Amino acid sequence: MAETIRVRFAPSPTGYLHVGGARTALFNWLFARRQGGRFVLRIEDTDEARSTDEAINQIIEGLRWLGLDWDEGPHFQSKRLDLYRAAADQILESGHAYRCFCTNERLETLREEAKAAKKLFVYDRKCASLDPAESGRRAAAGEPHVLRLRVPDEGVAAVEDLIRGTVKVDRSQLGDFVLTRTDGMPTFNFANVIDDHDMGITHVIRGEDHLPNTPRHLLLYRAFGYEPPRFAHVPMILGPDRAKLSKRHGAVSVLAYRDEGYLPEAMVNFLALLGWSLDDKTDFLTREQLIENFSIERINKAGAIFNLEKLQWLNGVHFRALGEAESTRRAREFMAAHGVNVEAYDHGWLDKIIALQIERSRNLAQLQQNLRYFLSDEFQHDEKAVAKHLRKEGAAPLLNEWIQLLSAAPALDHETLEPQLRALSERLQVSFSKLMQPCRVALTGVDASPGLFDVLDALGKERALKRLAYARDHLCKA
RNA sequence: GUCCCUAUCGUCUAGAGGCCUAGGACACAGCCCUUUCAAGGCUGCAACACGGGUUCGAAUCCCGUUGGGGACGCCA
Repeated sequence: MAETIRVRFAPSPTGYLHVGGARTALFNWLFARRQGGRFVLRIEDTDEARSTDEAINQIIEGLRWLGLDWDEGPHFQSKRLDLYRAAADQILESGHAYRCFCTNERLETLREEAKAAKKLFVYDRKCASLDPAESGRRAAAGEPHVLRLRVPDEGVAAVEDLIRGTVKVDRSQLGDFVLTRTDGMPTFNFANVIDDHDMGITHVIRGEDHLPNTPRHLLLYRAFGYEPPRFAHVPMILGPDRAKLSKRHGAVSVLAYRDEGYLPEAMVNFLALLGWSLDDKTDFLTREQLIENFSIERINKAGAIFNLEKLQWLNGVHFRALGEAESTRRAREFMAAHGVNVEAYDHGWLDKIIALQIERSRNLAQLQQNLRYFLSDEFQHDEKAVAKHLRKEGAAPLLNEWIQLLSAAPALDHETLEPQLRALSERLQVSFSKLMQPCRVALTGVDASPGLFDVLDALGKERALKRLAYARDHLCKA
């Protein structure tokens, strides 16, 4: 019988869920779903000083928003300290680890020396040769110490990475790294390995920044006699300057994209394409298609720059794919959460104007912005548009023609108005476009909008006439 | 600095020795559609980092150089 695939996402709650972490989570999740495996969520909160509840909530909210549901957890490392303590005792007893009483000051000096000598810093093993009995006495007397792994200084450590192949590192440069800190808390390297084993993780899919740690982890697995999982180190997500994506590149929190009104479907699709591809022509993929087709073999090796423009495009594609009913529902939901009293408007009417603007908007925040002149009569007129179409000779008389025509019109729909406007265009010897633009600016304040007949229809006769009169009296050339 | 990873259009990528006069997508430009803007359609622009090998043949394999990234914490 084939083993059950078990993967995990193990963020440390020191900040929000950023897009790099989200992509790592996504790859794990896709792999689990594709393989019929289990996806475990583990919060690595052993750094008490930097971990916050706020961050935990943000991470969970981010995962929920993306629809990356986990099968187990969240497990908290801070609640599993007994396990690490037992493991620490065990590895100390076996002789694979030893207590180190070196002070931070001494280590700092060593580090500086290494830097001056232009060499990689590795701990000099001062405490490695300490007599176990003496070590035990000093510890019992309460002398602060850490636990270090005895790393063989001969030979090479080889990692078989599913994405990168064999990665070899000289053991001599690994150093006797720290397992537990002075305060007894496990380090990342230690807790991570203990937990992955304890939770039966079969595949560790994580960021490339962890690759240099992996030989250390392997050593730990060996010291405990544990079977190591398989590793896959996914490439980094980079900012436009090719450096690891960070705050200074702008929005890196996944929830920031939610708040801008990007669809989780689009975000998932976009993130999947950062370092993975299906073939030579497919860009649009639904969640289901992603699950159906995901494989570690098709993950790239090189880092990928986060390309906002492609996300915006994909967002549009996903919006259209949602269909009118669903996309308007999402838009209503978004606006309700962003200060619009949705209940104050007729639902049918609201859906109609949303439908008018949705394909002209890159995201829901922009959609809301584009809806402003429908939702309220208080809106700014764009100075440029006014200058170009209203504040010029003949604009006021033209608006008067509009006012007359609309006042007399039995309805403001396309069928009714178009023939009349064609006739007007003919009579005034003004091109259709030149006829429309001043009216558009008067009604919307801008020179780009949905079709004018749709705008008129949505606004209704009374509001339209008011706006035309206002424009004629206040915005046209005196 | 040391070690590790990496290298195809501006960007995301296809490409696992001949299918490559290198394909798709975003972006950009032009045209079409058109009441404006989007959307859509068509066209165009644009890349195998460099140098050596291996081979009848290399974007694909090997070596080196250069560029980029990462790690070097009692952070994760």
